[in-house]
Amino acid sequence: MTTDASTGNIPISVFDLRHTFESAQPLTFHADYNPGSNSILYTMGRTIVSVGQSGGNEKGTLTVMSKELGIAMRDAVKRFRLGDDMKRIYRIINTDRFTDEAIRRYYGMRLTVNDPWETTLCFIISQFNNVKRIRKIVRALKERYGQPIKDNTGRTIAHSFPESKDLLGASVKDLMGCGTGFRARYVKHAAEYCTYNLDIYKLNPTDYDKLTEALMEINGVGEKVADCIALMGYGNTEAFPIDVWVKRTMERVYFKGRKKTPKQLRRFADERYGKYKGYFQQYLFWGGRQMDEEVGAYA
DNA sequence: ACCCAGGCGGGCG
DNA sequence: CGCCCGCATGGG
Repeated sequence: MTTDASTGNIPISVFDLRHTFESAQPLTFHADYNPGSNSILYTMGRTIVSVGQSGGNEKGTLTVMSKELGIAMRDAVKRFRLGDDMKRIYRIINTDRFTDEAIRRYYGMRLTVNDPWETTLCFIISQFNNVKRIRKIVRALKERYGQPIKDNTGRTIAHSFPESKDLLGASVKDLMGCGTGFRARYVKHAAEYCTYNLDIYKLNPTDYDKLTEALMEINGVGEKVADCIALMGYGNTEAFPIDVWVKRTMERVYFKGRKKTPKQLRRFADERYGKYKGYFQQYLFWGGRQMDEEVGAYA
């Protein structure tokens, strides 16, 4: 962190920075986590922000450090959903042994609300891919197409997340050079479409149907990716992204291993959790993935 | 070698 | 609507 950054504190309750960071959300794909200080370093536009947790998960403190402290503080409140009453959300989604155990293990794990364009790009990259490689690709895109961020001595210490216009000059071949693979043409289209045709920042976060419909006009954004963007880019917890882990875990835990269609799984979640199903999904996804071999014990 | 990964677009019936 | 296929790449 540069020396002229200032620091602010925010009280937190039922919050775990490590679980939040590790649970494969957009921050995970480009930020750095320092386990020694339980803090993460990420870019917010061209500003570097450090957020650290101290004092425990039940009651603790979030320390924000940035040159643009006011903006970074407001951003952190939104990004980490500090207004959410987690005890109330837990009461709503904790309807069975599996979710109870996932909440116990990942107590304080929050959904995050990230920049809509960053979230779109991250989840286009995510399709038919794994977390480790998503992270690698996103970092390559930042380094090649993001703006260099310099410290006081003029040394480049980070790169901003590339805006859509920053990617306009990149050919499909260039993008494949960053490891995007067959998704390169999706990235190219998304960059063009979101620069010239769609102002992604003007979409209404609370209108789930219109929001996802608009997002799916982008090549490479289907139902699942649109749900991820709605949830983690716009904070719409009605969204219920169904990936291989959510599907697998739900079939095991709630349907005796029988195959179910996404439509059936979505209805199940909607009936039980309504507008909180996005939060249920995050515990289902991360719990199911981490607890893989043990999932059967909670069926 | 083989299988899988926070799926999607396109073609077909 | 549903089903099936190909798709780039790297790690287990």
